[in-house]
Amino acid sequence: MTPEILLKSLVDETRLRCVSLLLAENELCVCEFGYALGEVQPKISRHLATLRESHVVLDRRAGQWVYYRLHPELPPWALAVIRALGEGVEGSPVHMGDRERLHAMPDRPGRCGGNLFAI
Amino acid sequence: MTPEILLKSLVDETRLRCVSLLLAENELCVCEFGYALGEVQPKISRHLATLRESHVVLDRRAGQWVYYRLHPELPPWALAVIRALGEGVEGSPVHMGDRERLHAMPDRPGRCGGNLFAI
DNA sequence: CTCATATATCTGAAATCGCGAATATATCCG
DNA sequence: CGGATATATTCGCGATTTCAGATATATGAG
Repeated sequence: MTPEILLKSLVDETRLRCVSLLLAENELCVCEFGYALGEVQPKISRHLATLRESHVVLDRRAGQWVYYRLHPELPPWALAVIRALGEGVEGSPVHMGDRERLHAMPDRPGRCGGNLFAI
Repeated sequence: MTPEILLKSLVDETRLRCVSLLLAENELCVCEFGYALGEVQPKISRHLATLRESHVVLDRRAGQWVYYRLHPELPPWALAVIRALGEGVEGSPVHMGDRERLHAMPDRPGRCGGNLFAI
């Protein structure tokens, strides 16, 4: 992970919206991103792939769903960048709308398998 | 200033190198950036203009020289992003080389006029 | 005014990026 | 197996961005 790679990953608005959601939501599956952002699935999937390839996020398959979260091994400076950007989007209509739509989403998939001890 | 604007400003390597230098150097003129980065003057000037237009840096003319510094009214989250990126570039050969070349630059222009009380 | 230095801007060409649409893969269920 | 749901990938195009090189502007010295 380098600043150049991190910046390239975050400069796209769709990807920044995804990462911004992950600051509050621990982990989300592709369909949740799609519902929250109001974007079609291939578009979300493509951008999440970019974030995955640059190690900004980590993915985990659980049945038919794939969950994404911030990569647990992000260097401290990279996490600091992401958190500061999270402060920067506070109050932004686009990002606030994403949060609201996510929480209003019906039938959000469960997280079985997320915490193995919870079974 | 929004995260989108800040990210667009910093995603270019030349601009990140300039901002990285400004974290340690308070203010620098165009020819100092050019010498440190080993780039031609029009390229430096163009990228500094981008940073100026997005209010990441502030410029000040002093005689024939124009000095650039981090904008003193950057929002705290934006400064936090920039500082965290500064940590991220620590040890990077490119950025370390920029610093060394800057400090080895002969005949660096003075800073008369920088602090009006110093006259 | 004229020259030298420092900086800014303009102009096409090349490279990069994100998009929509179509399609492919994976998993679950019956 | 076959169908339904969820996710991933491919492809060609249009938009954006950056670059090198040429040129324009600004300031100071003489």
